Amino acid sequence: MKRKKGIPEIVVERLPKYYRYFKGLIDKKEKVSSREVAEAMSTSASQIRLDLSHFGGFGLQGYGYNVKDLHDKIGSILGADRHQSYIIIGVGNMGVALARYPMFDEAGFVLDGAFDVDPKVIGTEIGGIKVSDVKELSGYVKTGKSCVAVIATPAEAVPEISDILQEGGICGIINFAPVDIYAKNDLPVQNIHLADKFLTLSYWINSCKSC
Amino acid sequence: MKRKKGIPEIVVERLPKYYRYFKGLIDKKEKVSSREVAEAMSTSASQIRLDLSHFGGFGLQGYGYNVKDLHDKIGSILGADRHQSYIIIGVGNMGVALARYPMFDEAGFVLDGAFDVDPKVIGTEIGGIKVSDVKELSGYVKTGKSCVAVIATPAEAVPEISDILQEGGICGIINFAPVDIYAKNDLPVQNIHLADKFLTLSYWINSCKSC
DNA sequence: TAGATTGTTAATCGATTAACAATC
DNA sequence: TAGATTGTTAATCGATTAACAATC
Repeated sequence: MKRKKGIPEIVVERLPKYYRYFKGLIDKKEKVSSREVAEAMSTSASQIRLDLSHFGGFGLQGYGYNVKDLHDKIGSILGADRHQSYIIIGVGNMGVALARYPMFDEAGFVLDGAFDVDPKVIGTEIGGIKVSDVKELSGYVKTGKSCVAVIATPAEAVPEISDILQEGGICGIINFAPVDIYAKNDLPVQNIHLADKFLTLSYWINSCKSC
Repeated sequence: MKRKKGIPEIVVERLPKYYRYFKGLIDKKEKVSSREVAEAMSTSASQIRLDLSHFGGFGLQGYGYNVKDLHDKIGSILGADRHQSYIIIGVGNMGVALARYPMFDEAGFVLDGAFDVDPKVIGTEIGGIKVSDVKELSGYVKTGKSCVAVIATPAEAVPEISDILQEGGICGIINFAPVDIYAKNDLPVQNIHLADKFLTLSYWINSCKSC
């Protein structure tokens, strides 16, 4: 998932964290220095300044950064200030939770469709959206109404779903199934493997007495 | 979250991915070479070999790696082969989905408690576990019955919950609330911010025509 | 044995940190 | 003006890749 000017992927991945931090600061402070930001996020002031400088000069020498201004600018860079329509494929426990997760609204994501294979689920409503048969997925995607697809199906379903989405011309995929999707044509994909996080934690915990 | 010998954190974070890959391969192949693994995961054979060599010589020159053997060894390193008791704090949409997420079972995590503030939720059952009042959390944690706590509360509740957990002597925290927890005393913490992943994707999507 | 493939060391690449001139 | 703090370049650090001797 590399592209766009010379901005390192790792810097882009830190932007949402900055965005969250500045959002929480808007009502509390007018300005912040890179040193203050660094302290709050356990990192270095150099990193804050270098990261932000990739997108232009947001600060002012001798003053720091204006909180509201920076929040808005990062939001705009991330595209949090515009609406993006998305669909959910797989309306199980995780799919339902994701459909109702309020944070996605705040990021500008609006649910427009939901798909499942289970006849018992098809036709029910989730987040104000009626669940469709996954057979209709291909047709829907080709209409271009939604730009992001969230996959919350079992692992087995992923290859087929992934093909349908890519052929249909989706603009981005967030995959919660425990299989990695390596997309063609530089299509942006976020593979989120929750069980992996548990296992990593399990490794670090090995030395804990009470476990 | 740095500790344990000289193994880089970034290497540990890749282990669960290897573990997943080898698990899927057990029934299909007896051996693999680092080159094959690298191809399947879009990385380099050097990285596979160097990563694995941190934990000892798992391979055999001229042969490669035995799939079953490697799977078991990585599982053991990660602690996936033993049971770890965990609790969930915050039984909302996300908490419920996590309690039912089958992948956690596979990683050896067993739910032993659930806590919430909402009187309507307290007393109900989730994953075979009765939801307790969060007031009882402190007392429960101090019994040492569970080693991991999963936080799925709103952001506001996090500082207090986090303090209770750390004082009570929990061994690890997985935090799904949209605030970072920086724990004291090297306590392992996984901060998982789903909305951040959406925002990062949103950035990469900016150039997509149909959005 | 000859071919294959590991484990490991050295070379390269990229990311983080330190330093400081520019300037508000 | 003097003090503060940015933006940026240079120095350091760490991670990835390449190369190859060891050996199955």
